[in-house]
Amino acid sequence: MLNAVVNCLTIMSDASNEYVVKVKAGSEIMAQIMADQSGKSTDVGTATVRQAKKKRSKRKKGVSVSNKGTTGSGKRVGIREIARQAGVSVATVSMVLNNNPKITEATRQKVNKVIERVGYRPNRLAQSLSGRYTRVISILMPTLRHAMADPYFGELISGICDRAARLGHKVMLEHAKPDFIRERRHIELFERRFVDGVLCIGFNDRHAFMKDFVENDHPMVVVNNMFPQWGLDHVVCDYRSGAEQVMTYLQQLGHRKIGLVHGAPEVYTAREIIEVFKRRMSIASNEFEDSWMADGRFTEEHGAEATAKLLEAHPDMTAIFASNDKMALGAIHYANRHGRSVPNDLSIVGFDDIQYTAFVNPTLTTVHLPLYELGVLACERLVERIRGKSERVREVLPTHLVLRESTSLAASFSPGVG
Amino acid sequence: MLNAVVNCLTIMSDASNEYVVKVKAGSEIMAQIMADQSGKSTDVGTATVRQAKKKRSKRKKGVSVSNKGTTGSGKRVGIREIARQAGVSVATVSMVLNNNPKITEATRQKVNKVIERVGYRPNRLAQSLSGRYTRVISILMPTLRHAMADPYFGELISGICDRAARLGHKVMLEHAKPDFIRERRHIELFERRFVDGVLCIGFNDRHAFMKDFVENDHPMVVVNNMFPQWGLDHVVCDYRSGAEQVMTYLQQLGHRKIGLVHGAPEVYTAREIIEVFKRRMSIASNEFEDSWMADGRFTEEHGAEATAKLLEAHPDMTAIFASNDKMALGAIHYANRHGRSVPNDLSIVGFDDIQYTAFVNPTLTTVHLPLYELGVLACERLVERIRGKSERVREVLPTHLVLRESTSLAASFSPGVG
DNA sequence: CTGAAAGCGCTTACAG
DNA sequence: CTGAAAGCGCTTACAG
Repeated sequence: MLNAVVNCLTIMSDASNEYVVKVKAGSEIMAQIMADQSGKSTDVGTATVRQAKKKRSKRKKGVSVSNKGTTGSGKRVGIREIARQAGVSVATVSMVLNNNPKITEATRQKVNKVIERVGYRPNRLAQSLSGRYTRVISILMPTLRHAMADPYFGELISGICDRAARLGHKVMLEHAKPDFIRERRHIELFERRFVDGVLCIGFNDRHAFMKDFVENDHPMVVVNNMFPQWGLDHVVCDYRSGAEQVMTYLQQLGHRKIGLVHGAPEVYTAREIIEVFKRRMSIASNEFEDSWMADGRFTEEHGAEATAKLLEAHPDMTAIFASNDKMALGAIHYANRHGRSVPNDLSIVGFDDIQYTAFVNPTLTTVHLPLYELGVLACERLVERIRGKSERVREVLPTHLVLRESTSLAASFSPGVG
Repeated sequence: MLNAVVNCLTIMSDASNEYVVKVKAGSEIMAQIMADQSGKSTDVGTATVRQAKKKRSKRKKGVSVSNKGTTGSGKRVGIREIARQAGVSVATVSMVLNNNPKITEATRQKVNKVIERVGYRPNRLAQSLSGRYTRVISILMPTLRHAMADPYFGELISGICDRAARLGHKVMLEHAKPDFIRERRHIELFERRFVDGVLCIGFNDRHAFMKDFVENDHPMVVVNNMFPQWGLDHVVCDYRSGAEQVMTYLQQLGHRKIGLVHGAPEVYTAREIIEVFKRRMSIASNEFEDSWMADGRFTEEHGAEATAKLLEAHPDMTAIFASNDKMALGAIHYANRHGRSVPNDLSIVGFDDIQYTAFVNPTLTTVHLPLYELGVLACERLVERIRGKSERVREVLPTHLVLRESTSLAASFSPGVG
């Protein structure tokens, strides 16, 4: 047994490796889930389900009911029963419910008293079917690997959910897989009256389906990205300013040989960072070339790879600007494993200010994006659009640099020289 | 300007501090959001909204329409129009839609052809109002600070969303703030027909409102926790086995002086870990006492505090078992800042296997929880419940230890001694 | 196997 | 200011 442990340790000595001890073999449950995931879904016929539906007997109007929201037989109380008990018409009850100013205060109170006593709750399916709004919005995001587990999305979604609740809206979550789009389910969301509006997160220039929303005149707001080519509404963080701050800061620390690990360039904001970086580097030195940049595709893994590429091409590099925190972590991970101490040998700056970057080692210097606030704003603007506001939405929220431990003076830097 | 930079660096020298450079003052937008957040919501009266609703003229049945899902005037095609074009009754169309086996193959095809050509999509509000199901489930979670940004929740939610989509269900997100519960909105979800079922994540023994679901006979499944006292359905990871594996592994590495940073004890699974820890420690030594345990309340911050407490009480401690990854990160963070190198001076084990723990420094030895799979399973079981299955749900998914860099042989340990 | 009609529980012109 | 009635777009007994 001790041998086994020692073996583990041996294997661990290649620090970048990971050795998994499976103590318990996958149970049947797990096996089933795995099988389900690759196979096709169990076809539970709707017809079968329908048969389970309880018989509905024709109901006479105005049967008397008990007073706790349901009849003795479990039937829920409707607006008609409220009207009867309050001695008014259903129209009046409906108007009370909707705060229609035509209703007298006296009538309102009388009706509300009954509603309270009975514990009546309007059926929102009926409300929406008759009315104009579903009061539901949907968050649409790509199927990245377990995308929800990414704090970047999480912060945005938190902001959206909180504000939606405040505005009386429910939030649905939707993953835009390829077949989802092919079957035009994104439009179906509106056509079948699931939602009043959609918020798009995490898409890029290749996701042309987003045009469909404006073409069909459905409210949609892009969150933290922009698509000027398609004229889409958006709210976004100020990536340019953030990038400028990073470059200024690194250069003030004396760094001249700076590499960029950027996100996928089909994303507008990733291109903004690239542009700022190129311009600043070109100003600082006229020998700038593209080998100072590498695509880290927004993930830790590719961030580490991109770092490897940069360090190989430029062993004298003293700083890396990673355009999100995950790539920055990948960069630190790689540097640590290849004899570069951060920040002593290599300064690293991230972007996003994901919460846990304050707890990694070293803690990460990064650009704070107000993602929660952006989610709030997106939700706010979307609901305005739903309610008929017609101006195009284009809002930019400010960003700021957060200094932590992953950056320091360039090794070759002495204040006197500058 | 250089002075400013140097100042920053000075401030940074207290490594646990964080110095924020606000380059751009908050814009009006930000200010507004902040104000909104603390203030109460803008009351956009429903009545006002209603007035914007376009006039609905009484429609004669059977008006002829163009064939792209809408009439020339933009009105959507309904089941009646499909029936007319296919030369059948609306009942037949409805049955085709619901795969009712009573329908002839010939009729089915005839109707489907029209549906296809016209691009008809059934209005799901009408479907649900007439039918038994909304085909929506809700994920209910507490309002932890930006809870959605936590990968732990994210993994679960990913699994839930993916499986829900496969089962033809939509997923709604709900934050259970105190007033949400007080107003019984969790029950309202069912009463107003928002959802068919609810999945609860992140609650503890103090959240007695969860009883309301079973009392009102509404489908609800607890995800990754359990409440035997209330007889709630649950799916959960095997915390006991995970804890046993950690203890076995640490003891094999020669650790005897082990501390536990546990989660809030009002959580059942947190108590499971505590129990295993106590038992194993009592077996190993008869001088075990509670000062080897500290509450880290599931966060990095409190994990670091708990670590401080443990190290103060037991400077000779050689290993820490943190019962989630965030607290483990907090522990490493603290140790690094107080002259303890991980794993050389102090081994640290986490719990959860959040994705990024493979990229922190050092990478984290932890217990893998199949959270995504658990989400899938929870969704599956909930839908079965919705469809009438009556057996109580109690499922446990296996866990396993993942060895990485944050653990090593106890300093005092020599293989010959054991 | 199919059709005519009632019903789901609301909202909204329209007429008092 | 209020009531009677039509309508939202489906599903489902019920009768052929």
